[in-house]
Amino acid sequence: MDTHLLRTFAAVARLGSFSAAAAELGYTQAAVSQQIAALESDLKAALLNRRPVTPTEAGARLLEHVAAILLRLDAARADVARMTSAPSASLTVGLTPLAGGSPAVALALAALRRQMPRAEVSVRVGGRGDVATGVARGEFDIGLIDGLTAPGDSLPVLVSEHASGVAQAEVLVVLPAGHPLARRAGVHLADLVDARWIEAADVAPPLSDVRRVAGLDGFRAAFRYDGTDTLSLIRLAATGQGLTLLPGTALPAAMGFSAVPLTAPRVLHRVELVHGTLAADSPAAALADLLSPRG
Amino acid sequence: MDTHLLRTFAAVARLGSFSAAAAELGYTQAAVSQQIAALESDLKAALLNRRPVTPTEAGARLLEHVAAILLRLDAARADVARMTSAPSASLTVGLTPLAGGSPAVALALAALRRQMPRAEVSVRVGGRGDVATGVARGEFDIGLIDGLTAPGDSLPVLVSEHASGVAQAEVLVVLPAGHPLARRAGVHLADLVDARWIEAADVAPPLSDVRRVAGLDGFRAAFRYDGTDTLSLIRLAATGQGLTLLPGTALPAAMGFSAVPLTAPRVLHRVELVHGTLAADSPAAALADLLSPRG
DNA sequence: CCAAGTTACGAGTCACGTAAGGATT
DNA sequence: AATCCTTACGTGACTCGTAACTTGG
Repeated sequence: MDTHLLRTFAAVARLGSFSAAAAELGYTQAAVSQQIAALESDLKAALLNRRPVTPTEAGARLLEHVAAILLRLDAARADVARMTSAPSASLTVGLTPLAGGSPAVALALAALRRQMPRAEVSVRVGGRGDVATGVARGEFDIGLIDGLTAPGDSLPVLVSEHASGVAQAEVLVVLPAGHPLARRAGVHLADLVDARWIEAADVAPPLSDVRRVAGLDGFRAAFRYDGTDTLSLIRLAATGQGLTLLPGTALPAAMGFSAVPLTAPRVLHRVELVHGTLAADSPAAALADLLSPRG
Repeated sequence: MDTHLLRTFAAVARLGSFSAAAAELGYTQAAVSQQIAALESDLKAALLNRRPVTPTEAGARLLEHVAAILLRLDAARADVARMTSAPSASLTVGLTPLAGGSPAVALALAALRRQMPRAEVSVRVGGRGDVATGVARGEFDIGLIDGLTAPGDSLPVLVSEHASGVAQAEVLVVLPAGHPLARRAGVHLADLVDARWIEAADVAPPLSDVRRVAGLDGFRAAFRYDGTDTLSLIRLAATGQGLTLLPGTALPAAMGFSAVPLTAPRVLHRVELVHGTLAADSPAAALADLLSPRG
């Protein structure tokens, strides 16, 4: 299970092709074939189906571990690099859209501006995976990731090393103004298993998370939104393209939609802070402190 | 950053010796020296001080990642093996002592006995690290690990893949019966920074966790208890060897000690369930379901 | 029949072991 | 002087590329 075997395996699985993976990694097809064969013989398990190339059940399981391992390798390299290079006075924050929408985050950024007015702060918004991997790789000093959790649980962040909860908010179902459910004081997630849902994985909680917290299958995507703009998503939901779940903090006052709290199961929208090693006296450390539960 | 370089680095750091690591891994000293040199040149950073051999700052950071990576490699192998081999009807549970003491766990085990009377269940008690790594390596189907957390946070478990909160309990400071603090209705952790503490890392929360949740240094160990027996630890605290923190659920009714709730910071004793892939209809899946927040 | 993965085989590289060379206590 | 790590060097194993082969749509 050498790292480059795992890297190759991940590339093949992602691209669904030995030759494409070979091209991406700068190998020949034959080399890739040999590497996969070596990995399969090491683990004594078929990892990929051929023609078409898809992961087997065992391969799919391995893939999850491999993603975490490769990310952590990047994180290790970035962390060591950070120890050796001079501490930076600038700060780059990675945000998921709804994490940025949280009042706690807005307040902390404002406080940081007051506390360290000379710090050069830049913010990048992206999907959950982008933020998590960006932090791991050291591209961001700090990441803020949102998601759905049971009360008391934390988010399944890819690189869990340094993570702490920053904010929690009630979850609401966004509906067109005239929707029959809009009159209700609260809805049960289980009643919406077979509804039309919008998959907007880079903004709202991905439907896989909804299934996870509900403990139910279903919640199939009838509509897919690939952008990262919250208002666009709300507009889609308001015009009846499908349902989506959003935290109360993300909803503007009036926009021609209704929002009904989710009453069961008890689920919270949660924003979590993730970061690697923080140099003392850096803007990143200051922001982390402002965002910490004690801060 | 090949896996065997990381493995060697971890061994050298753990043993504090190139030669000892070589002996353990079946290499010559020279090979180990070359591997460390290769790793250091790859990362362009000194990772180990020589004579005596100790990790540098960068090495220490790397070491944390390496531990996680190597563990995850084991976990990946175990997970794949589980997919290929036939599902087992037996169940092995790894427990930290205080996790086993939680009523929720006792009830779930009893319920499992009723639900699947024929299942062969075995339980092993060990320290947090042993349980976490045992689960990752597939030695345990399920692990139950306890620790100290802020409300809403989850435990920093090494392999976070599948983890969920199972039980929470108030934290108390255990004191000899006549202790001055024993009359108080509650104590602040900050007032106990300079007290005599017992380090009993395999039973009670390790003092490093206490420092973490308190956000303070101090809490130095005046006494070290290496066993895994809760009653022995309580006896030590009751006879004034030092302080320890225990969840209310672990304390017997009367044993010549006092216990005062911790009122600040708000901290909970938390039991967390960790597991790899669970085969459907296995005793492990049944127990996980019984222990899940919904179960 | 073509695209795509596998197998065979040779070549270059790389990592290990042996052995000699420092350095530190 | 002894212990322990480093460096030098030769050899063997391993992995990659080329090329021929096979299989599936």
